[in-house]
Amino acid sequence: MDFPYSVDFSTFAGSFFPLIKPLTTMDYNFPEIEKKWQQFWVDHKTYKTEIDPSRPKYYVLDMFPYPSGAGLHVGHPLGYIASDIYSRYKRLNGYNVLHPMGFDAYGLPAEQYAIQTGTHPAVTTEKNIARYREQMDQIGFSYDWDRQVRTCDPSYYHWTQWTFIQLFNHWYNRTTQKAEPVETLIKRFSEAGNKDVNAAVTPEWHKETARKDPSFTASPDGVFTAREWNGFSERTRREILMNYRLAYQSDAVVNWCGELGTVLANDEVANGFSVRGGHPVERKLMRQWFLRITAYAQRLLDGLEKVDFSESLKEMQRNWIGRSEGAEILFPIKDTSLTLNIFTTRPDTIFGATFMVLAPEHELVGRITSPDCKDAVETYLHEALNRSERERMAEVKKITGEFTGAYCLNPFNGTPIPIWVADYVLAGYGTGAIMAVPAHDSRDYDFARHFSLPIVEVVSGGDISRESYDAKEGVLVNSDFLNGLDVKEAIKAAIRRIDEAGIGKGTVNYRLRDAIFSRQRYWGEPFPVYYKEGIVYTLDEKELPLCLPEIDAYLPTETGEPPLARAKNWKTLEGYPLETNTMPGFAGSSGYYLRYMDPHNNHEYFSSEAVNYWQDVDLYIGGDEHATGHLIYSRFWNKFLYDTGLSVKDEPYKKLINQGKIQGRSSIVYRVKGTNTFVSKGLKEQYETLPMHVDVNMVSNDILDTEAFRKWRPDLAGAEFILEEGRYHCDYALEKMSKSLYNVVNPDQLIEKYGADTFRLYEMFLGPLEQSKPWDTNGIEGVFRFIRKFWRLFHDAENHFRVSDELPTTAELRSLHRTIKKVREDIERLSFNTAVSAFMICVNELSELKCNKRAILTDLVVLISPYAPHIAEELWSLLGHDSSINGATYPSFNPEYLKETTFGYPVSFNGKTRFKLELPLKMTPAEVETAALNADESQKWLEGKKPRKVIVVPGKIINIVR
RNA sequence: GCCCUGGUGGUGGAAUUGGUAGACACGCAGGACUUAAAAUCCUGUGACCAUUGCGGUCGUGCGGGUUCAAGUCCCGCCCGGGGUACCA
Repeated sequence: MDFPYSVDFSTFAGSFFPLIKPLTTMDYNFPEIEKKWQQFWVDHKTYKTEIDPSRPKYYVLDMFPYPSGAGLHVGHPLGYIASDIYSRYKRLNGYNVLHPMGFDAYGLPAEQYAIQTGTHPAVTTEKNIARYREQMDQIGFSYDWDRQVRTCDPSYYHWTQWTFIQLFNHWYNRTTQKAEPVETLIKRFSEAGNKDVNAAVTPEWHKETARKDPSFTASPDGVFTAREWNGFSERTRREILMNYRLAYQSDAVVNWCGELGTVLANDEVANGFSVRGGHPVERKLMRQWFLRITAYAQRLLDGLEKVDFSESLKEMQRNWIGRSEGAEILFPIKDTSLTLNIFTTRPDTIFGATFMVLAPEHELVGRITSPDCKDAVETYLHEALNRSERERMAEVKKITGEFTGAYCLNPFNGTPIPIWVADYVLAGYGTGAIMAVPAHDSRDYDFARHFSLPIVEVVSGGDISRESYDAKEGVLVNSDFLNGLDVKEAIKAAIRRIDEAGIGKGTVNYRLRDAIFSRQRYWGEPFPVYYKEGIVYTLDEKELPLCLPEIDAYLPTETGEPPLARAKNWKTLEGYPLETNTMPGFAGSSGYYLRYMDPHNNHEYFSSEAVNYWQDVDLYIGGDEHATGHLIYSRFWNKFLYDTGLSVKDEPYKKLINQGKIQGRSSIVYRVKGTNTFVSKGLKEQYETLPMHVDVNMVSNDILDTEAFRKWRPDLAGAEFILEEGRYHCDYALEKMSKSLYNVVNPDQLIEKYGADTFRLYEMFLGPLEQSKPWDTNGIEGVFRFIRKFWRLFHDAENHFRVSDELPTTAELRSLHRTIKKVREDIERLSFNTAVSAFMICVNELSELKCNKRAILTDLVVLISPYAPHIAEELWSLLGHDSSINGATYPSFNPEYLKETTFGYPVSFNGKTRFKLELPLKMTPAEVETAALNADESQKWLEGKKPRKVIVVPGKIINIVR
């Protein structure tokens, strides 16, 4: 999966890092300790995971990364560290934890790089993966690397292709709300035609099929009988079936990106530009592969009720699916036998419809336009249809349209209504036509005002002389049989009458579109598809995987075919041409969590034993930028596999956490204009200055290392500084982390200086996991101090390991058990920052108590091991254990040690705390009240008055009301 | 526009169900140790007033409200971040 950060290629080798100095005290020798234990874990396969029915399973998943050339910066590992802590915690609590990692290895950047340099994308990808792996290994993650998957490996995409074939061979039965094999559909067609088949099907499919296949003769609404079906040719049958398949081909208006040379899915386009690269995107009619994800729209929506995702993410998915309830209504067109079908969510406002609007693409436009309006309409259509999507978006406020000269009739009372054509109505939503109710829709209102069309109020409550009244509340007026009803009742009543009168029906519309599944690119999964006399067939499952062929250049052919058309012998064994499109990036990431369950299986996607044991993902951590892409596709993919009986859970991810983005924190210096002199932040007002970004690695606590600055660039060698109190204070700005702003901090340098354990703790200490925050290296010193202080609990002044076997004191036990309780609670609610501070408090207390008791420290080491695994292993071993701490048991807290006999009650007067009063906890509220009123201090605050009321909350507070 | 979030010291943040606002850490100031530096340790650190001592007032974006008690709940605003849009 791709990360949203735009960091350029930035191998830091040879860069200048003045802050990395050798540590003068090496009492806690982290470089050696961390290296040693990382090697130990590899040698002993400490994190290897197998199915073990004797233990409960727990599946912790990270969104696998797209390995970009820039490597990891400090933002990437945030979620990985959190999931690692949680995995380790679960293991120590007796769970068999599946915690895998892999790489989303197909994608555009490696291919763009190939086009520029000729380097094979596989080579770039391999190199980048090696770099990611090296960086991840330094952090000390507990992944079972034996289960690694890469989407570009034939052994992996074998099953991506296999799933595609299954999708191709299934249709969606709306009656059972399930995918079923195409064979059942063929059987029904041959026995009873398609009349009673309630399937998710391409709208208006029969028109396209009839156009392409003149021998196809269905009725105007696409119905055929069994007899007709049995008489169809093979070609016709397959053309028809195509419109029912869950993976299907269709001619459709798609997002075409000329720069990238490929079509893009809706979630890969934002505001008319490609998300990746920011290239312009146009609408273009092309034959493409699609996934019929719309069949699952309702289930994708309903499933959100069952999963533990953040409300904002669920809301994003709900908006993306965009369910709206309403009605389709048929309006007869005056003086013709035609009807106009419109979709509205407000059938109650039908008596306020003063004009109708068709999208410029609507098929009726050409048929109903009256002769005297023809020229004007054609001119308008010419303009509107040639406006690009981007122009349309840029000029949303521009109101355009044209009267067709035709009228339709209100189906209830026969009132003639003029029909207009305007591009504010979209061809792709609903029926591409609306009834315009200017009084109660702001867009219709603006249009009516612009063209001086009548505005009729039908819902009271607003002031339609000023603006439209869009709210769904109020009482209906001027509306025949709806008069006097409130809006919600009126909607129901209108739909009932529409159904009864046979002039339409109540319907549900979704904004969700089927996913465009083909790309005209090289670096992706080949489709297991070939063409025999122009008819589409899938390969036999035995022929998988269909490997990506080698080609001579990563560009389209001279004739504009996709790059795979360059491959030699891109044909089946029988000589039929293979599909030249490849699958999109989300193909490989849609079902990867299932493959981790059984990654080396050569016979099937995953065994039923594996899926029955591992079931689903218990905790999934990743960025919320995947809300409308991967997370929807993946849920769809799983639901399909669930329908076919492969996946055992309807929803793949039980709980999802979105870690916050880490923003950059740039350092800025001020140059006095026209000089080589730089003025400290506090004095800059006295000069005319220009700000300049400097490498954040030369700045510590906003103080510039002026020596390093002079060496940074030759032109700065002679730089002069105007200091404040002998120091140069930098300014800062919160921006995107980017090489050009010199604010990229990568984990390698921090780990080199402070060690992986400090790095892990600091990333967690930064703040709540889900919150976006700027990266600020200031403060890591505090965590580093803490970890050394922790080390010193076990060591004497000469750094000799020394623990005592004496029995711990009450104070020591209380400190430990308070920490156990707090840290357990914090991990359970993924509040890692507060757990780190609990460790700090405990170590501060134990240092104060000069505690080096084995009984205390042993538990503390296990407690901290998920956060700082290297130092924990080392101390665990020093404590005399000869196996990994990974096999230890997480300590439980004993409430006995936390029992207090007295409590320091805050005594407040009228809600303001004035003093504290130590009282036994077993006192009754009445006794507490008496004690509080009798306290010397109380006399002063009572000012001789009698208290009106005294509130005592035992163990919490005393409040005296004067 | 609509939807979702968030707003607490100089800074990152804590306060889990309404019950001692500012835990923990950074930074800063002062001190100890040291020839010096690093490291370590100690003290102070929300603002304002008072300061010889006691102390007092204000304070969680703004304005109201509920409550014995509000960062937390309710109403109305303001600002930041994210998503989304001629979706009828």
